[in-house]
Amino acid sequence: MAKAPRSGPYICGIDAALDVVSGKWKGLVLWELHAHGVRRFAELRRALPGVSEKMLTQHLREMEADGLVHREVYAEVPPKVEYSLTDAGASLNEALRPLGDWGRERLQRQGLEVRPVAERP
Amino acid sequence: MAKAPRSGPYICGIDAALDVVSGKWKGLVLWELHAHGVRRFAELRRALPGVSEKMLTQHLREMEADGLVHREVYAEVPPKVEYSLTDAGASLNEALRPLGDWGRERLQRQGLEVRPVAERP
DNA sequence: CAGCATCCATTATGATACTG
DNA sequence: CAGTATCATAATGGATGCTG
Repeated sequence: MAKAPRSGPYICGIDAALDVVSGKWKGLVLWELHAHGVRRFAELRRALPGVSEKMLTQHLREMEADGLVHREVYAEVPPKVEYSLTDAGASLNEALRPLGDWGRERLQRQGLEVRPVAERP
Repeated sequence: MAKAPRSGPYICGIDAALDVVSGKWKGLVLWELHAHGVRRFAELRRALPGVSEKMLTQHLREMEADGLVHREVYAEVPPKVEYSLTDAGASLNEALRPLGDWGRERLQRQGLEVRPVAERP
C-alpha cells in the first residue's frame, strides 16, 4: 500500500522535509529528473540499478502527491509517461545539495564505496 | 533491536546522509544539542514531546555509533549522562539547515501546524 | 511500455512494566 | 535518573505474475 497520510503534526521543518524525501530512491529520482529535465518510466528504472517496478511506481506516486513531481501521460500506443520536477521538487533538490556534500565527504573519510554511476548527489 | 548495519553499498552522498538522519527524532536531537550544547537524557526527553524512552535511547545509541553524538557518563548517584554533538554532528546540522528552511516554508504554504516549541529547525 | 495485484520478509516505531 | 525488557503494530521493501 501507499504511504500513510502521517499521523501527528510536524515538529519542525526538517521533520516535514524528511517526510517527503525518506524513501530508498527519492533523492536519486530528484537528482535524475534535475539532471535530465524529463524522464520516462523505463529511463528512470535503468538509472536506478536495483529498484523494483513496484518501488519506483510507489515513490513516483508519492512524490506526485507531495507536489514534487509532474506526471504527463500521453494517450499513445504503446503507452508513454514522462516525469519531470515541479518548482517545489527543484527547490527541494537545491536544499538537499549541502546534505549530499556532507554525505559524500563522509563516505570518502570512511573509505566507503559509492556505486559509480556518473556524477551523483 | 538496533539499526541494521545497512545491506548494500551507498548510491550517493544523499543516500549516505539520509541513512544517519532517518529516524523520527534525529533531526530534533541534532537541533536540541546544537542549541544547548549539552543535554541530559531527561532534558532531551522533555524537549521531544511524544518520544518514548525506548526510541530516544535507541536513536541516541545509533547517533553515537554513527559518530554524531558524544555520550559522557558520570559515575554518580543518581546517574548522570550528558549528550553533546561531535564535530561531525555539528557539520551535519549545518548541512541540514537549507532542508529545514525548505520544510518550514512548505508548512507555511500549506497552512499546516507546527508544534510551537520555541525556534525549531 | 507502464503499470497493478498479491503475498511475504524485514524494519521502524510504540506502550508498558521493571531495574541498577 | 537513565535506562532495559517485552510485547505489539505499523511502515517499508522485495518477488512474482498479470494486464491495458
